[in-house]
Amino acid sequence: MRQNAGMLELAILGFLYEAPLHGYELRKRITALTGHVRPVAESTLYPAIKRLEKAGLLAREMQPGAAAAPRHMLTLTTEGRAELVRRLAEPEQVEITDENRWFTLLAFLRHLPEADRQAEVLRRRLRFLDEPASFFYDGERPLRAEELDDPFRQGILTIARATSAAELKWLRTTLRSLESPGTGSRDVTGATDLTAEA
Amino acid sequence: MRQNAGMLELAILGFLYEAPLHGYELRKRITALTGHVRPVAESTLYPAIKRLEKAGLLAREMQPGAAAAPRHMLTLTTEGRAELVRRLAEPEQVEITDENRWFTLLAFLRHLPEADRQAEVLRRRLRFLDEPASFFYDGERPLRAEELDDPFRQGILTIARATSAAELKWLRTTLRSLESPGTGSRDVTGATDLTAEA
DNA sequence: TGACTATACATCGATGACGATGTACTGCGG
DNA sequence: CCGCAGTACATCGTCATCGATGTATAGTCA
Repeated sequence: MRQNAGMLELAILGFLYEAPLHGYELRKRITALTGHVRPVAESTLYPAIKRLEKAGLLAREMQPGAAAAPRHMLTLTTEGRAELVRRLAEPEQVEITDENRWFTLLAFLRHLPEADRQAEVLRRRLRFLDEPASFFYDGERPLRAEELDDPFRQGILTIARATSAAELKWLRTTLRSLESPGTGSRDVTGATDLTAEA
Repeated sequence: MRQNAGMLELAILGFLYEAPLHGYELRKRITALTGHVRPVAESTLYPAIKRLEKAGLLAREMQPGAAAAPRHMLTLTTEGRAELVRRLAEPEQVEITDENRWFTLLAFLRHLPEADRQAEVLRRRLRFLDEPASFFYDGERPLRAEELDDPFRQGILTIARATSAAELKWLRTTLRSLESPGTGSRDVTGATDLTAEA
């Protein structure tokens, strides 16, 4: 799996897991999810759909155009559904470390059955955040914001520290609630919500 | 400029602006800067160096191997130095919105001469963060963390909100100090620090 | 009617990033 | 002396992404 190969495909699989959609609607949802940070070109989406279809992960059904041109309704196959679960349960390391990827994964983690498997993924992120890492070093030693005289580099460390603190807090409380049975999150969405249209 | 084309090249230009380096050392510095989030493959770095050389932005000077194999000392040309400044002053929109890109830009923003040009870049980020944007919507309306019942999606919004708050605070104080003359940051590094070797 | 916008999908060429693999030299431990 | 790790650079084929461009339909406003 190429480093970049995952993010878009994961989003496609994730959204289609919730409901069958056509490409244009899919694009709008992906744009809403991550578009403000990184827009997705149409010329990236349609080939990606084709790729997933070729791999047998989704099926296409022609429909006469309700609003305009004819649509291809996209539905996940059984293998597609299994593939999403697999990608959620065993993410690449870069999907743990890169915040963009990690957020995309989080957006669909509810579709991973069983609270302990969800918790295991959160624990991987927790382990990553617990490692002492900086953007700037004095030899081996990570530098703290206070030790820099560059205000912009100070900013990087200040912001990263605040993000990390907020995320660690959220991770710990969420892990606690996942570990106490009964209150854990179940997937109440997938295949139930068929209100694809606006 | 392709969406991905900037990040690595900016880092190369940025580090070489500070001191001439050879590829291997460059790689170690880039890995220290962003490697914990997104590792850089050697097979990506060397072609990138070649690209920049071909574009006349850097020059290569052969040196007998100090530690091992012979090195290519890399130095920014005058055009290379100008190009870094240009990329810092007029970043693509995705370099403002994508945190990875933004951090890379911030790491070298000190090399942009004149405090008001630095401030103008920070203001672009400020404007982006001030726009009400979410990852999840009810039609047009951005949803708040409290409105979601998915704990993972709640996490995304919680973390993003904390990051945004910390960054806004830092942006505002830094902008204030850039606007009050005398206390503004000058570039005290570029071309002065020639201690490239460990 | 004609211009324009939104919907909906598609292809093409260019290119940057990737993993795999190769080369070659130095220094160290066993 | 041999193997291994670290240093240092390079190429190759694959592939995901991109911008540009094209096609077609439906609805809106002048």
